[in-house]
Amino acid sequence: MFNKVLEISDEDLQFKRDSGKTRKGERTRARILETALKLFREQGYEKTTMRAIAAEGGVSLGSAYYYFESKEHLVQAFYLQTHLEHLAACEEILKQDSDLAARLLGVVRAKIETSMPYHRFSGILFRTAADPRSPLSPFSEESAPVRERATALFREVVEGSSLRVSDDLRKQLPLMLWLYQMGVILFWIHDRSPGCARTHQLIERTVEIVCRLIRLANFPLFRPLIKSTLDLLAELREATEPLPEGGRNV
Amino acid sequence: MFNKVLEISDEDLQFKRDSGKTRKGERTRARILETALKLFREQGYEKTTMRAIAAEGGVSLGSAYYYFESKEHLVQAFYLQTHLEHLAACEEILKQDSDLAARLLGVVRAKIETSMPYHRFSGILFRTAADPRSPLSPFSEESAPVRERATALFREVVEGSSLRVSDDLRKQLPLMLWLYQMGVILFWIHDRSPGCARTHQLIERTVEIVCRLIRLANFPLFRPLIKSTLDLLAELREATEPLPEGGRNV
DNA sequence: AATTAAACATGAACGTGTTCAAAAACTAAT
DNA sequence: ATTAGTTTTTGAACACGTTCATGTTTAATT
Repeated sequence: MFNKVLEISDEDLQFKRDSGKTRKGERTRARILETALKLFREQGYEKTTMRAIAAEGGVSLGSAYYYFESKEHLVQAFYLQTHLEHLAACEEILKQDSDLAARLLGVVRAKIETSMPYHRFSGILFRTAADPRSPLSPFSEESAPVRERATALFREVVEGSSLRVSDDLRKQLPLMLWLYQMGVILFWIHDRSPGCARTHQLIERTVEIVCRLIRLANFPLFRPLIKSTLDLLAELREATEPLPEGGRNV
Repeated sequence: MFNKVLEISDEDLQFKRDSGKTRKGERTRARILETALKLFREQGYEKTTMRAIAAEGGVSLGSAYYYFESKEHLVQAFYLQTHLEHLAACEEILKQDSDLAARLLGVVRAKIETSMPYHRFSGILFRTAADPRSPLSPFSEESAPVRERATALFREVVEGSSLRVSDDLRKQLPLMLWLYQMGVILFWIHDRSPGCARTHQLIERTVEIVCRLIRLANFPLFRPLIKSTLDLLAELREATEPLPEGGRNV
């Protein structure tokens, strides 16, 4: 059930490298990451230097680079952490199953709220994410596991709801909702209103619109439009995720 | 008519600083920019150093920084250039007025085609664009003039067509189409298929979907949905573009 | 022509992310 | 205990974007 979504294995976290080799190394790595996140929170991304991270963490500059390929890879670790927090926050919401709108609202709200302490910092994250060559891009191959978990969360949002739609739409819906959430995040990053009130307003209203749209999809009038949209999305996926054909249809 | 859209004043280009003071300075600035774009095309953004630009342009490193605040500001100039090329390419297409789909298809296609020589390079552009603090962000105040021109182009797309929709939708449509184009660009940046064939395929199919959606907007069934969507968009605009006159609730 | 202030130009120097050869510490097998 | 091999650690060195104090030219004013 939900726990399946919540689970994050060690491999995903990339805390272990090969097998049971490292022990002290893990602790060192953790300390570096911890220090980095603390400094990022305190002084932002640009102001925090790799030298400062190393010094504060009690290691040499070289060691920091031994455990983290680059400064950006440190950011990726941060991203994963907030994702975990998001999942935790969603658990409560998704347990009490209600209609789709409430579930979606809760999940997207939770995403913003858990990211809130890092509002200033998230801009830089999004920046690197937009670069196709960066392994941090949400569309890159490296972040495929995270991407899959994110859509898995929205699959849970859809499946656990009392929504009645065609199977083909149901299958593509999680990805679409994830993309919708990305749009909200983009807005949030630019939101300078106090407490990001505007973003919360946006979420409330767009969630309603999205859900109304989904409900309308059942009308025969829309069917051809929905069909061609879903077909397109399916094709795009196949090209983006070149899995050895056969297995599961994603 | 169309020429109004095509026009780009010198102030927009920021080639002139104050009044008729500079003369030699303009030439120097132009030479630096020219050299930079050449090197960007030839070796990409990262590989091109400010030192190389200065050397190739026959000026000192300091001079390059005298005319351009940073390396990224050099990119902004590039962005403007492709925008001009895009406008030029659209002129032919928009002159022969046909239906909305053809016009939209032509404009978005032209955008991709004029940007094609800089495919590799455009990633970096998008990266900086995603950063809300960067003046290069399409949502920033600094790029308001460019943003307005871009939406103006899509206004021309809509107005010149034989489209029949309600006035409120007609008013918001240009911005929506511009956002749609941004989505296409995002896809294109990540597109690694030969000749970006996948992007062209995407454009063909999504343009059709978009136009079908617009046509459906006239059905009474959708009217409430359309209404709330348009209201939301209008409110968002008011907050983003703080005009002197107050009025609506935020 | 002399003066002056602004525009323009310079390159050394700074701080940064990153690399790398080599040293140190650790592990396992002899 | 010694050896050999691997993992971890180090800090100097590199290349880059950027800054800055200083020098030079230009154009208007006296």
